This record gives sequence, structure tokens and C-alpha cells, in this order.
Amino acid sequence: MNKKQDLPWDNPRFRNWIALVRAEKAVVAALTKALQPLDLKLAQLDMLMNLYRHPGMSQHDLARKLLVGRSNITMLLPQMEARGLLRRESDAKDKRVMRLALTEDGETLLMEALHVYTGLIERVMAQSTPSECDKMGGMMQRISDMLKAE
Amino acid sequence: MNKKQDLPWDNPRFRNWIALVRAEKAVVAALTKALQPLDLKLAQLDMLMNLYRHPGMSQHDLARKLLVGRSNITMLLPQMEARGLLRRESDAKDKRVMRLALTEDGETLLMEALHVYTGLIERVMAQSTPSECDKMGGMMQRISDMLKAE
DNA sequence: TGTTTTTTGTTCATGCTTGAACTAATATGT
DNA sequence: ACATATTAGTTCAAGCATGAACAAAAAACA
Repeated sequence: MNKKQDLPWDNPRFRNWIALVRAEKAVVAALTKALQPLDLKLAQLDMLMNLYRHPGMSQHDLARKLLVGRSNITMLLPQMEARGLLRRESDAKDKRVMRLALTEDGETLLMEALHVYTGLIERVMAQSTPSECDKMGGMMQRISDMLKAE
Repeated sequence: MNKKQDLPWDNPRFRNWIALVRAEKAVVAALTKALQPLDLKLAQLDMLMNLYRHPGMSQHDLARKLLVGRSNITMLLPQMEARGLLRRESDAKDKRVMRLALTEDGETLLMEALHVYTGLIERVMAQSTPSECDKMGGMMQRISDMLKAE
């Protein structure tokens, strides 16, 4: 039924996918370590990045952007709010939704974290030519689009 | 200090990296759902795959391959052993190490899971040409190597 | 208007993952 | 040989992420 010949490891597409997963994991690990001095988790940085680009986002929108559950946001927000990185304000028109925005401290920390982030990514992506990089980015975009369409 | 112009979102390499992370997350989510009927988590599948290719691995080696902590392995193994997917045997020469290997049931389940896995990956990677795919895989390999070398 | 459905956010129990502290076994150095 | 250091695996407490069940508010519809 399953000969050795058609095991997935002999399938180039599968092997390339595995390579991607391993590389992503390695970069995430390096990034997590690099962010420790700022006392910032990757998930928290993701939140800051999204709030910077889309101030006034609701918790629901944020969860959808980050591909996590709504309850996750509920659990993580209080610590960041207590730390003074962001504000949570009840929407005037729709009393269900909470509008989120960075504070000045949050923006400052974000900029420091982005400096670390981009530094690592630049080093990592410098392993390839800009053209290869762009092609890879295009592939990834198509994958996301395809899965979103299902 | 930080003009809008040099924000990371204007940096192609950074944008391409973000695209990769989002695509990976989407594929992992789809895969997790696809594996539910087999009652198998992605982390468990990773373990089965590694044990299939390297029978007799120690827990320490497995943890290093999977880029997880040793305690993680200790926590996950008992359920899989109880489920009859693998065996754990004390090494004769070094009484500290446990040698791991798949059972027949484990191998059978692995083959079913791989069928699901490769099916999804084939569909996802079909968004690009084999040549693009290979180039991408090469990029990822270089990234892993670079980070391992540090 | 009044009833039903949908949406937003919270709470709670569960499981995964981690890192530090620990035990037992082996290696190393004198 | 003996003391010390390193290694393999375990235990434990903490944090993170999830999904189901829930309350409040708004939307849809009759």
C-alpha cells in the first residue's frame, strides 16, 4: 500500500514545507530570546504592531488579525493595560465593543522591539537575494489567500 | 528618530517574513483541523515522524530534533505509549537513556496521518511552481543553518 | 413593538509548553 | 580510586492558548 518510494520525504514539496516549518521555529526561538531584555513576548509584540497600524481596533478584530481566539485577547490584555502599554475604551455607539489603542509608552516600546525584530529578520533574510525574498513572500501570500478562501 | 519612512512595514524583507509567518499559521491551523479525525495533535505527529526515520532515538535527541524542551517529551510520551503508538526501552549500555521506537499501530497511524498531511501540503504548495518551491526550501535551509551556527 | 438571532467580550476548565530544581547514571580529571 | 562535572530523564509550578458556556448589547425580522 505504501511503498518506501512514495513516502512524503521523497516528495520535494513536502520536504520544502518541512524546511519552512523548521526555519520558522528557529527564527521564532531566536526572536523570543532577543525580546527578553524588553520583557516582551512575541504574542504581545504582535498585538502592539496591529494596534499601531489600526488604532481603535476592537478585541474581536484583533483576535481575527492574529489568528487567535477571542478569549486569548481577553486573557492577555489586562497585563498590557496594567503595564501602561495600551488603553481600552468602551465604544460610545456600541456598548459591546472595546476600542483599543497604544499609549505613548506602548508606542515607544514597540519602536524598540521593532528595531530588534527587523535587525534579526534582516540578518536572516540576507541569506537570500531580494528577488528570492520577494518570490517567497508572493508564495506565502498566495497560500494565505487560498486557505482564507476555503 | 523613527520616521514613518523607515518603519518595518516599508521594508520588503520584513513584509515577506510577516507573510511567511501568517501563511505558516494558517496551514498549521488547517492541518490541526484535518488531523482531528485521527485524534492526533501536530506535536504528536512530529514525534511519530521522527521516530519512524530514526528508530532507537533517545528522548534527548527527539527533543533536540523537535526544538522543544526535554520535559515536554516526558509529559507527552506516556499518553502515546499508553495508546500503544510507541515503545520505550531502557538502553542496555547507558541506563540513563530511553530508546524510543514506533509500534506497528504507531506506524499504521503515522501512514494515515502522513496521507492527510501530504494531501494538504500538496494542495498548498501547488500554488507555486516546483522550481519556486525548491528555491524557497533552499532559503529555509540556509536560514536554519545560519541560526544553528550561532 | 416585541421576539429571535447574532455579535462582543468574559469566565472557566483543560491541555500544552516551558524552565528550574531534582535524582540517577556516566564521564572527566587528579 | 575518588571527587567533581556533565548528562538523561523526571517533577513541579507557572504562563499561554483554546473552546464551550455564558451575559449583555445590538441587529434582524415579523
